[in-house]
Amino acid sequence: MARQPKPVATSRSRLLAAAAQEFASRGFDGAKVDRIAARARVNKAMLYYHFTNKAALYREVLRSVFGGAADAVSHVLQAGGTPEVQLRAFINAVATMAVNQPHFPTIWLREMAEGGRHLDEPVVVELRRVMQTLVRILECGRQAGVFRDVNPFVVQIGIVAPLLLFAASAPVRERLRDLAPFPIADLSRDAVIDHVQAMTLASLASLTAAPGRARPRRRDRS
Amino acid sequence: MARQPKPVATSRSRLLAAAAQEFASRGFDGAKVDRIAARARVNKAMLYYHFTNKAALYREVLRSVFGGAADAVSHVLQAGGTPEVQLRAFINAVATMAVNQPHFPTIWLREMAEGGRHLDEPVVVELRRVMQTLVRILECGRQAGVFRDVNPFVVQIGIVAPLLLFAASAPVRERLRDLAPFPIADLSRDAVIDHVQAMTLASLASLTAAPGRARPRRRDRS
DNA sequence: GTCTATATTTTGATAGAC
DNA sequence: GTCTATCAAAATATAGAC
Repeated sequence: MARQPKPVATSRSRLLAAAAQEFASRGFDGAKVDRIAARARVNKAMLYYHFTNKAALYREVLRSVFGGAADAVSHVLQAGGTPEVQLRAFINAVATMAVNQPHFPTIWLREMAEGGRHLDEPVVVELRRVMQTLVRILECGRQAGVFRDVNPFVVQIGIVAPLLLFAASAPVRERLRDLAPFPIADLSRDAVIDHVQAMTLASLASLTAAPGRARPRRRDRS
Repeated sequence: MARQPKPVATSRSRLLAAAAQEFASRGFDGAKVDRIAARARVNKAMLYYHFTNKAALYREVLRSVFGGAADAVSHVLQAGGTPEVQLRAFINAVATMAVNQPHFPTIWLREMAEGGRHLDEPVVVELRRVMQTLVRILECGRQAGVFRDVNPFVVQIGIVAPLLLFAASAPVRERLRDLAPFPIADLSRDAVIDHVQAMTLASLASLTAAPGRARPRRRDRS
């Protein structure tokens, strides 16, 4: 029980990776265990050797994906900086994760549409870690008088939703590429991040704060 | 072929309603034709009498749901008003539709996650109607010098994504009700609408526009 | 840990009478 | 238009040898 992060691609880890891919692109019901096993180059019986059943495998995937998300954003707090800088970094971390863990956006959207049917305790714990990070940033900014007092969940949904939907909509945007007189397929990730940062900070701007119009545009790369 | 909107609940219309409900809550693969027929109090063979197959039935549902969405927002343009007022009304229309057509949010999120696998030509037409409405509003505001020149798709995703995810997340928020020290389950729809309106308008505010800080808070009810 | 073969259930779809 | 009965094809899961 000592080393969990084994760098080698064991049959179990290959199954998890293949499952993440399959569940993300097809959903729980659309995913087929035969396809997962095949993609992992593992016999189907091995899947049932390592995991209780399809649902349990799916929950494992959820835990790993959301754990990664929570890790990514929690680093933001440790990096320090002004509340505004931290909020920009939070937004950037979510967006970066949507790239590093390409399964995250679709799985999250699907799980919402499912009413969280598969969310168990371990996954909820990870969700809280994400939310807690944002709460601390907002609280910090509010006490400093630079942020208004807004429901953190509303702020979070205003940040996460556009980033998730942007990432998940890539295939659709590609298909509709020629239907709009402006870029939708080749739309840069940075443009979306900038917009979300601008929207969020503007909506949080405290009227009592220094009216010096916090210099627009500034984003750290990760 | 004269009257299409028959007010009586024919077996066909009941099937469509039941299908919308089933597809919204379970997704295409999770939905079962037996359940749809049962919910519609119609024999399963009737389903195949009215519709070619499960996929065709689903596409019919998509067309009706997105057609309703396009209708809802297109009324905004006809109502007139300043670009700012129209943009608020657009946001309000999307939010209202998410309530009147409760299947819209989950179906849309699911279809995005699926990569638009089931989007056919008729549905794409409706999507364009929605987008076109926003484009006209933004164009109008830009020419008047009150809006900055921003990619309309980015603006649209900043509006629609939070509203969709808010509506679709109701069941999950209910389950996590006690996990946050602030309201997430009883979060009012108006609070979210206000936030989205504030975010969007703030991000569009032209630096050259009258710095009179357009009075915050004002929303028409529909 | 790994594989073959198979049991069991579910599910989309249709034939054909009324 | 409506219904009963049923088929054929997946798809989840397991038994049991190695």
